[in-house]
Amino acid sequence: MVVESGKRRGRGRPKEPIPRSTFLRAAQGIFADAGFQGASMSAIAREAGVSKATLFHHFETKEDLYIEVLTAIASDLGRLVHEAVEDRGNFHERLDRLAEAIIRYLGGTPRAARLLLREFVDAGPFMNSAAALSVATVLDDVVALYQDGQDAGLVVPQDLRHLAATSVALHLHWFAATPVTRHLLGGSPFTPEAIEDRIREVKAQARRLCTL
Amino acid sequence: MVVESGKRRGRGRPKEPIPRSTFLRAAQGIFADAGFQGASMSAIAREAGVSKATLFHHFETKEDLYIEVLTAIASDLGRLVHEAVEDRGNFHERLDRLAEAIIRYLGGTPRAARLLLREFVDAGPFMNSAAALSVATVLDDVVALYQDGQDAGLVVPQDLRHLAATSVALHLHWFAATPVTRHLLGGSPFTPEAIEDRIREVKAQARRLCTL
DNA sequence: GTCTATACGCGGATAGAC
DNA sequence: GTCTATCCGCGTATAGAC
Repeated sequence: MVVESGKRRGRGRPKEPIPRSTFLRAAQGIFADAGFQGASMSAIAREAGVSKATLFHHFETKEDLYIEVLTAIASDLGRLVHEAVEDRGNFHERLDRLAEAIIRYLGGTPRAARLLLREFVDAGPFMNSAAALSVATVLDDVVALYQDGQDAGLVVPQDLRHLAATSVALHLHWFAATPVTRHLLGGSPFTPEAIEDRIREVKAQARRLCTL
Repeated sequence: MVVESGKRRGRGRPKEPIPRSTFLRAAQGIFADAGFQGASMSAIAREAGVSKATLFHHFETKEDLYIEVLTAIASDLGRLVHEAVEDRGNFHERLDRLAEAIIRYLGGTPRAARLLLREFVDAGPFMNSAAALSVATVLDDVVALYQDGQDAGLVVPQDLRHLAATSVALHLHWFAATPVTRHLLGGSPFTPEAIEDRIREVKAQARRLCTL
C-alpha cells in the first residue's frame, strides 16, 4: 500500500511539501501491525514512500511519531465519548449513543482499536506521556455516565469502576483481538454488515450489563 | 529478581543442570513486560542468571522460547476452563465456577493476562503456530456453555459469539490493561482483596450479561 | 552444559550535498 | 525539504574452549 506519487521526488525544497498526514497514515498502519517496538522507521518511511532521513526530518524520534499517532486517536475518541455522553435524552439513549458512536469509529478505523489496546497492555510511550491524561478523562466520563444512571435508580448498585472497565474491554477487544474475533465470527468484523450486527449486540449487552 | 544460585556456575557439564523452569519463568517476566519484539534474549538470560549462549543452548530461537511460554499459559487456562465448564451443577453454578477459576488464575499469575492479550492483538508467533488451536478450543468451550444455557431457556436469545467475546475481553482486559485498571481502581488489581472483589463483581456482571 | 568471543544484520539517528 | 551515505549500538545466533 505504498503512496503513489507518480514520479519520484527530487532533491531540494519542493513546491509541495509532503503533508504531515502522509507520515501519520503510514505510521498508523505500521505501528498497528507491529507495535511500537516491532515497527521500524525504515518500514514507515517505505510505506509513506519517502526515505528514512526525510521521515526523521519531520519527527525527531520514533517516540514522537508514535505519540502523535496515538494522541490523534485518543483525541477522536475523547471527543466522541464526550459528545455521546452529554446530558441529552434519558440514560438509555445516552448509553445507546455511546455504543453506536464508538463502534462506528472503531469499525471504520480498523487500526484504532489495536493501537489503543496494545498501548494499554504495553504501558508504552503514549501512556507514559502527558497525553495519556485524555484517556483518564474518557474513563471518568464513562464512570460519570453510569453514576448518573445510578442516581436515577436505573443502574444496578454495583461497583462502577468494574462496569467502566468492562465497557472499555468490550469495545476494544472485539476490534483489536483479531484472531479471536475472526475465529468466533468466522470472518472480518470490519464489513458494514458486521458493524451493524455489532452495534445491535453491544447495545443489548451494555443495557443488560448495568440495568436493574 | 535474579536467580540466587549462591556461587557462579563454572564451565563444563555441571552435576545439576539448570531446570527448564528457570528459563521459562525469566522469559515469562521479560516477555510480559516488553512483548515479543521488545524482549531481548540478553535480558532474559540476565534475568535467569545465565549467559546468553546458555539460553540459546536450551532454546534454538527466541520464537521457540516464546511459544513455549505461551503454550504453558494457554494450556493452564484450557484445563481450567474445561473443568469449570463441565456438566456438574446447573447453568449458573457453572458460570460462577468459570469466572472464579479464571480470575484466581489470572490474579495469581500476573503475567498471564498481559502475555495472552498482547499475543491476541499482535497475532504473533504463538497465534500463528499449531499451539493456537488450544485457544480455539477454549473459545468453543465457552460458546458451548452459553449454548447449554440457551437450550435450557436460561440465556437470552442473543448471538453467543458476541457473548463469548465479551467474556474473554472482560477477564483479560482487567488484568492486562494495567494503566486503565490502575486508574479506575486507584491501586493494584493483584492484591488478595482486589481479587476477591473482582470475583464478586464479575460473577454479577456475567450473570446479568446473559440471563433473561 | 556452560562459558568467552565473535560474526553479522538491522535498528535509530546524523552529516552534508543539492 | 529531501536525498545518499554512514555511524554506531544492540539484536540474534554461532564457534569452539573447557
